[in-house]
Amino acid sequence: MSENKDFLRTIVEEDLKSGKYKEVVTRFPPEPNGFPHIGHAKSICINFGIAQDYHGHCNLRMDDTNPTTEDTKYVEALKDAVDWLGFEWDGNVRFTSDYFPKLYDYAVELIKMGKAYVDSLNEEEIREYRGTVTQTGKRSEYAMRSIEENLDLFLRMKKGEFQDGAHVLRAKIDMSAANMKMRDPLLYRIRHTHHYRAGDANIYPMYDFAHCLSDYIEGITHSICTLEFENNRDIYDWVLDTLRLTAPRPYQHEFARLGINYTVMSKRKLLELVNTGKVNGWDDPRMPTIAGYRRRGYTPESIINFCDQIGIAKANSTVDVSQLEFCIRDDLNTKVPRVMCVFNPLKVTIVNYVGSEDIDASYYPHDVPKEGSRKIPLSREIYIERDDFMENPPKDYFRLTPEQSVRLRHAYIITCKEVIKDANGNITEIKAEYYPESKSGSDTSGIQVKSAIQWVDMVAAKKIEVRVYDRLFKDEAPEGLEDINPDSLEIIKNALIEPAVVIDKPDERFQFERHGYFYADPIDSTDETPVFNKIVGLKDSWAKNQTTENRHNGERKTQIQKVHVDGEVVPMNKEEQALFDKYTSEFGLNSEVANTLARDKQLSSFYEESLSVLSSPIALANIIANEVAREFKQIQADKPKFNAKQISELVKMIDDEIISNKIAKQVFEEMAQTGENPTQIVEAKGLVQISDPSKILPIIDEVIAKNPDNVLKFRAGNTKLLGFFVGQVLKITEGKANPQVVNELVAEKLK
RNA sequence: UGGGGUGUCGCCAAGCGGUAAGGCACUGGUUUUUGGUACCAGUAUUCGGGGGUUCGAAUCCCUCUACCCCAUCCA
Repeated sequence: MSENKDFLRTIVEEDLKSGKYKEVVTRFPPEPNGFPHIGHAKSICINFGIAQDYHGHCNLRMDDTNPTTEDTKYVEALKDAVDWLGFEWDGNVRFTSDYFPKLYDYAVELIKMGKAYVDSLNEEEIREYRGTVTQTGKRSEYAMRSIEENLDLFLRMKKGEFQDGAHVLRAKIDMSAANMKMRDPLLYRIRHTHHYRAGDANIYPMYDFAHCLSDYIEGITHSICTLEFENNRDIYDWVLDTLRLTAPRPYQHEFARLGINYTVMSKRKLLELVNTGKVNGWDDPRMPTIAGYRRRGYTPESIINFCDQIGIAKANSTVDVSQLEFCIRDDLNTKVPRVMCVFNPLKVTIVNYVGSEDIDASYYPHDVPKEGSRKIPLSREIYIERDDFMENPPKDYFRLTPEQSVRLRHAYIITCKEVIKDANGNITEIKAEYYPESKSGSDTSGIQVKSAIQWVDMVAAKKIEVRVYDRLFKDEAPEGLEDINPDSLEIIKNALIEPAVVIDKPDERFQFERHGYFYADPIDSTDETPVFNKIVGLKDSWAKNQTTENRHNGERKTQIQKVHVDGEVVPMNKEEQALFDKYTSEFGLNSEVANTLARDKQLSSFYEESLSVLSSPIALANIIANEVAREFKQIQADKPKFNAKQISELVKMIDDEIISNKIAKQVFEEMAQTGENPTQIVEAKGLVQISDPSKILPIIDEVIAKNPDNVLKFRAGNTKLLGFFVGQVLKITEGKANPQVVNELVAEKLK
């Protein structure tokens, strides 16, 4: 676990510490109506990860309350995904559909409490009655039904006596709630569709009813979901609280779902890609599905690492794909054998080479601590990559040219003697010579080359198919099919690879040196025609260099400037205006503070009351408009524990210089918590401020002695470090030192 | 438009009144028989804007603004 906890772990830790729960229990609750994608992976990592970190457990639950969309093939895919990522769910896989009988009983209980009713409005009427975000709704006339009638109707709904849509069960909450979700949410609907697991249940609970109770039934403590359920939290709490279930009960917490650029994540859009044949199924290596990444060659470790790196927060965000790419490179770098493969061959005849040999070569570079090697056959005729020869190279080109030698990786240095071209002027062959004494590992030639290139022996090389994948969309934030990248798949039918890869099969994943990481396709690859998927390329500063140079010649980035428009402030009413005028002219408050007080009835009356005790209008106004305002905001409609008189008392102590502003804030917080008198708090805690330089000076010396680097930095001109020193002194004195005095003394000392 | 959220470097993201963490990306340099890796160095005088409180504000208060979610018998 990293030292910086995310907000969820912070909550979990507090709940464990406070004894709210003995053990943390989380759950991953997908609906089995689609294939899991990397967004699910994030949720899996969060839920299972938290359970792991705090020694609790995590359930896997299929949230299968909708018979029209769900299927067992998806539950298998979901189980598979969790399993592949290496997590273990607690006990058996759970199904919300298994809880249908219990959920039914809870619903009956709500009806008996008069908190739920059978509504017989049709779909359209229900929508109308709900109102809009700005208009309140109105309750259905069916809400008047008696408990007995509701019970009877609900039972008959379950028995299948009614058509789809004839009735629904609704919670009786508040048709004028500002939160639209709370306008008598639907609890059950009739659906005569066969459920893949529950058979013909006739009625199905809605998410808002089933989810919270399923969590409760399983003893979940932290119900973690994505941001779009924030509005549903009120129902979650309402159901659990209304049923007065025995503690402890779960609480819902929301985080931002994962977005990655150059791809889409919604079920609908993913399905569209599959259905229109833009990709070859759900496991197409370009898909952001778990199956896709898996087939592409991504490792579970790399995905988990990625989820760790991106963190958990509440801000909607889109992570750069390069972060994911980094994770897979980083993982494979230390794991995978390096081999040589030529995609686009150019024949090289080494004219002075006679016979053949097998070169012994390690699978791993010097900086990867792994053992293993293979034989690479070499003879007179070989292939190199077409890109690795240039007749008229740009400067900084390190590879083979008529004037520049290169090393054949693991073998000899060669030099170009002749370039053979066809009638059209295309290069068809290079005649080269090698230096016999330059063999890799025993080089006595003394020749320096800038580069080593991959190659394969013409006769010994094996043919493979290589599928080179690029991002699926050309747009960073794709809208739909129109943004698709037409070149997201390039198939190289006749790439040539050194024979050991195909014959020995030392691994499933390889680095093809200087190309990238590749994975033997688990489905299409056969011994006759091996197929390799490109997982990710290597970082390539040469290629990058080339493209950025081109870009400089071309388009210029348009700078987007943020234009800031100020909105209009709502004008004050007459009464507020009168107060404002009085505060500014009579009491001498600045307009900002006066404004804050005048516009808030609660604050202004509190202010007036405190003024009647102590006539220190500015100091009182400041603390009330800031500290007191915050407290009122936090407790909302509750009664504050402190009163105006106590605030006056507190301000008096500041005015009399008994305490500093800093201490006052500390005292105020205590007051807000306990309602104690400020003088008592100050006495009990010994919070009287220290202004005597003879007491402060030794502490300053101590701080200076402990932080020699910062003293140097300060003297070098980093003046904001003054705050650091002051802070340290205040920390040591527990806030009691008079900050103004400390400031002066520190500045003096450091000069 | 009512309610609920969120704005900290190109992209993620810590931070909760006392020196603006970290990762990716980027830019130099060193090592290198992968233009890879590793290593070193550089990269936010400033936290959506404006005011206020404070000795001191990304953090507290006021206000404006942008974006996301909610009016499915989906989850």
